[in-house]
Amino acid sequence: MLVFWQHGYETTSINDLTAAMGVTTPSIYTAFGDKKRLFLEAIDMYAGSPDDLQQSLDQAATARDAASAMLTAAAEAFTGETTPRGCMLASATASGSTNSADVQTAVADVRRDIIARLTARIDKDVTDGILPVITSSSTLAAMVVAMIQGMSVLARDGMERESLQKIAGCALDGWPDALQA
Amino acid sequence: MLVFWQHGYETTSINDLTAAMGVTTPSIYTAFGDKKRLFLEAIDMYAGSPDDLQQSLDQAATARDAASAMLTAAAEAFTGETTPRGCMLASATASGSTNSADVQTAVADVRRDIIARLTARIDKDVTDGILPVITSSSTLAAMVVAMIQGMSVLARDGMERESLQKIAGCALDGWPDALQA
DNA sequence: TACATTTAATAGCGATCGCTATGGAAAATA
DNA sequence: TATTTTCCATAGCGATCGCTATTAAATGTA
Repeated sequence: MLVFWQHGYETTSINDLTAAMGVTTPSIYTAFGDKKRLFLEAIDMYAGSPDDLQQSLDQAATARDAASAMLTAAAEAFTGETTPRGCMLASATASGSTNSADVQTAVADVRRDIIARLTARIDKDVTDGILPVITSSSTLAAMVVAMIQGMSVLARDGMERESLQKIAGCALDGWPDALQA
Repeated sequence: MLVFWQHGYETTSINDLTAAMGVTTPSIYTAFGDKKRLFLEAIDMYAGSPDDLQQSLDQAATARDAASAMLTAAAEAFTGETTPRGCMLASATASGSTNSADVQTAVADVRRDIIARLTARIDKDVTDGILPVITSSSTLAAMVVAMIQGMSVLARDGMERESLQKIAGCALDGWPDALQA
């Protein structure tokens, strides 16, 4: 997972993987089938269970809190000292040949799922009267995810964690004000 | 440029390039030297002259107008019908092997230049009393560029132009209010 | 027309890609 | 201990990578 995270899907060779995993080439193929399935398993491990995301969304006091937590966690994860820079979802399949079109859409599906769940969480706050009804939940959710993916790029460029945190906070300044109870 | 834009730097082969350009392999090497220099020329063509960016920044009435124009132009450029989806800077070198580290930093330098110029433009508005002195110009500028790079990811995922425009507008909602004259 | 010079295309260089067939050592059964 | 079965590493498959040497065609000079 770390090697794919660092160097991307197509630009990681089987040789890179065997060296990092300390196993031989046939072992990988008997265990995972092929490179594509190994990558998809790595993506699953990286993204974590959708249920976990759903749980943290549900447990947040407000949708804004949930979005803030996602942005903060991203800034921290993208600058970890024991992991590659940036977001694996953002960089591993950002580009590629036509052979990897299905892998790219698999990663895109993960993003779409995150946007959909965050959109639903925002809708809940609108229904509960916490956010104004004119709020475009899907726009807000997509903005947050776009922000996270963009932060990945700057993290890869070397931007430090504190700067990313400020950017994340800045992006949330446009969040609609909560209505009075 | 279009092929690199579509498929990325390392994941574009010389064969892809000759097919798209309608020339033979040796022609490319006599004209450009090697694949790396061809890519860097394509990046220059894509990014345009820094002077042009500087000029549009200077001509904008306010830094906010300049940022808004950049975001709007990005949403449009990333969904062009005659060009690949997304931003070439964001996707072409988002990941790669260690051989292409210098190419990745070259692209990163382009981004840093854009952030620096936008930061300076915001500082000008602060100096002119249009924006409050507590404004973190570098944070605002980095937020805008991160937003643009993140929009590239969503554009690649298939998001339509109107949605991207809404996201861009949403990101600007957090921009500090102009002071009264 | 005969020759020299430049231009560009065919063919192929070594290296590496993802992937797999084959052979030999360790573990389990008899 | 003898035999069978399981396991895994070495070696190499065809294809493609970035790149270039060599050869044929086109152009300019005499």
